[in-house]
Amino acid sequence: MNDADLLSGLTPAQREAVTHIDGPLLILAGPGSGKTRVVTHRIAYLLRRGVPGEQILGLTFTNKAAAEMASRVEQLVPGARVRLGTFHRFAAQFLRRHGRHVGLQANFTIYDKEDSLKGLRRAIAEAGVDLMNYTPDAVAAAISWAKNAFIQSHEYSPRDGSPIGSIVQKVYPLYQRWLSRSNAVDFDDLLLNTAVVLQRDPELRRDLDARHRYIMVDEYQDTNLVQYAIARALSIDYPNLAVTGDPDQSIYGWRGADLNNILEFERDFPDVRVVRLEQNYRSTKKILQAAAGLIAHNVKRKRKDLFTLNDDGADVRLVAYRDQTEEAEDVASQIQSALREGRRRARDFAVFYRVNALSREFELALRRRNIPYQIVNGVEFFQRREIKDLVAYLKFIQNPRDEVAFLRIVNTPPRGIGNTTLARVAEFARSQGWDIWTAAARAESIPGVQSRAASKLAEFVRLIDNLTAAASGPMEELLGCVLAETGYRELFRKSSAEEDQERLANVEELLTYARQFDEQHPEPGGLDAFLEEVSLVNDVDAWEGDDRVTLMSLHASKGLEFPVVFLTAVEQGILPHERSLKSNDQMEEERRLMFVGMTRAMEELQISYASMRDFRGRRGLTIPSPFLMELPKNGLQTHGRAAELAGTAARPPQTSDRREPPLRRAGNGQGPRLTTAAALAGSAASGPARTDDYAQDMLVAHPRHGVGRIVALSGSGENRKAVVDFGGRIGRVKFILSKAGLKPLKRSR
DNA sequence: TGTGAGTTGATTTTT
DNA sequence: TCAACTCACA
Repeated sequence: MNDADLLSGLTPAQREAVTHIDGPLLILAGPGSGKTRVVTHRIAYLLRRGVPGEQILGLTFTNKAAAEMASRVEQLVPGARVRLGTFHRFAAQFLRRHGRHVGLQANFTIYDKEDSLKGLRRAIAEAGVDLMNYTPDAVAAAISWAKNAFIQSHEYSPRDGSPIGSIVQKVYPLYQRWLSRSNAVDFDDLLLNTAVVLQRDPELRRDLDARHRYIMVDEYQDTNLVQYAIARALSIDYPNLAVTGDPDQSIYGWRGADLNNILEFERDFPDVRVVRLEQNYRSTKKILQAAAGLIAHNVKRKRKDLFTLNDDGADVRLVAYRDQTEEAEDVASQIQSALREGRRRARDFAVFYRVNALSREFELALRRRNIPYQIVNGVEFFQRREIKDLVAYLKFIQNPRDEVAFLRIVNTPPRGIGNTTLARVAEFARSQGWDIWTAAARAESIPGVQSRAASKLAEFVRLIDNLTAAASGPMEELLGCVLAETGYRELFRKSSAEEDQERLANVEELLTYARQFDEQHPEPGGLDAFLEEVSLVNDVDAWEGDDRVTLMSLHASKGLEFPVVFLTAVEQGILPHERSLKSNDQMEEERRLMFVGMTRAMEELQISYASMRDFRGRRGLTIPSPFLMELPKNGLQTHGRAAELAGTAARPPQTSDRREPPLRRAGNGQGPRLTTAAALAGSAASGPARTDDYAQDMLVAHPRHGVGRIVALSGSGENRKAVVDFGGRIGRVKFILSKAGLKPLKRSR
């Protein structure tokens, strides 16, 4: 392919983005504007211009996006050695090499939410704190927020009077110590540790910056502070940072995504080139208008004028159903008619809902009609118990300090090692400062451990040693050994329970997965790579291209498109979610979520709600989502009681005969959010920071030097100055705050 | 130590 | 509603 081919068929705006080579680039890409095409063509263009593939690093948010990008680059430039992956994967690989700076051995384990919660529970117990009415989950969320805000355990300090803050202050360090004992990290640590290493080791940072001269960040609106710091650290000497994103599609604020990263990109990089992709190639005019009309109600955004040259298309349908059964039945029967008449294929349809728990009714309705469907991200494959058990064996073989894996497998299947024994071993381990495996291997000398239990433990130790011997072989073989030697397979074989048969089928699927992995990784020593894959992938990429109806959450729908979309359960408390009702920012995020869902539709869009819904085992009347009133009346076709809504824009939906479903735990409002919202600075989206926005110890970002910490402040007003420590070679630099363009990253307290 | 019943309690989105 | 956790009993 030559230059002309690469650029042909691109609009002037797209071409401008594709041919941009050096310097920062911000691509504001509306939905369906050909963003992926632009990004992949730009990569091809860079390669064409002689940029070595190894110098190009593309960071995405999801595996799906990375894979999509990789395959399209491969089509354009076969064999190109461009590095494309998720932030988390990049971080994991980075830490395998450089984790010792933060006390990690190369074989560290990545804990998922369930795993890390076990450690957190332990830390809570160890700290002996009273959780009051908070759940461990809430504590986990608060710690996660802190990590996303670049606050390490020794830096954390609670806001005055924040009850959960003081819990976190005690628990967070213990939790980190526990992780460290297990030679493990959680998801947030992957990113945080990477950012910390890059900050601590300027030479390494420089080296990486030089190695990755062209950085691209996809879905930039979803990056959090730590991801920002990483991207930033790699773009100082070679500021060829190209980011793509759309503030209107930011739906991960709850995970610490900081919309300001994109809203203020132009301030961070004053000489940035900004390209707006506003032409939509996906949807009909009516769909796009409806979506644009909705999102116009958001305040925090960069205005874009979306347009399309596509047909008007059919009206967007707004339908009110009696209850969720009628909703699901009608959706399914519409699909059925279209299939029968040969107008559509099953794969043309998608059903979206805000929460996964709502999928069931649609499953039933589709199943009744024998319509094939696929649920994306339902019960995640790698979260199933039997899969986690087997993977735990592998994890433990790889990292014998992994406490979660140890406790999971030591008595699975049952081999006579009970809680009492384990408690004694664990206690002894703690008193000696050993990890639990070391203690288990010396069980016979631990006081209080029965000799019978000790010999069982010795047997277990032998078992693991045997398995370790197979660790360098292919993964399928290793898993086969685990199944055979642990007696795990027998466990299912013996049983005729349907549940166990299903488990066995899942195990077989894992073996298939392993075989495919082996084919792609013929070189020995695949265990590390295999586990990394398993830890960072949430689902087996399923049946791409199968002719099925797709059911999925709104979040999962981002980046996809379907000819026909059903957007369901658009009700107060569901979309917007009840937990988001209290804050404007969260309401705007819910609105963006709906916007994302609507803009997935190419030709037909139906939005629906039910007047009555069974949810969480309870039946209740519902209130239509306020978002429905914000849809422009023009091009909207209403059905049933939905007619009442049309054209009543801005009138609150409540009428006296409807009652709001009771809010759960209404008194628990001051959760982690308050604490951390205060910890994050710069919530004002507009205007530069004022000089008294800066504080001692605050992290700040400088356009050239990257991220540093304020060590001293002096002067006042226009003349207020700050000494910032960037670490390493740059060291301390003094700035006049009103002139320096330092971006506050967080408050220290 | 292992199992099963009973109870509790918690329900968003994902790497 | 449903899964996870506790506790009592074999």
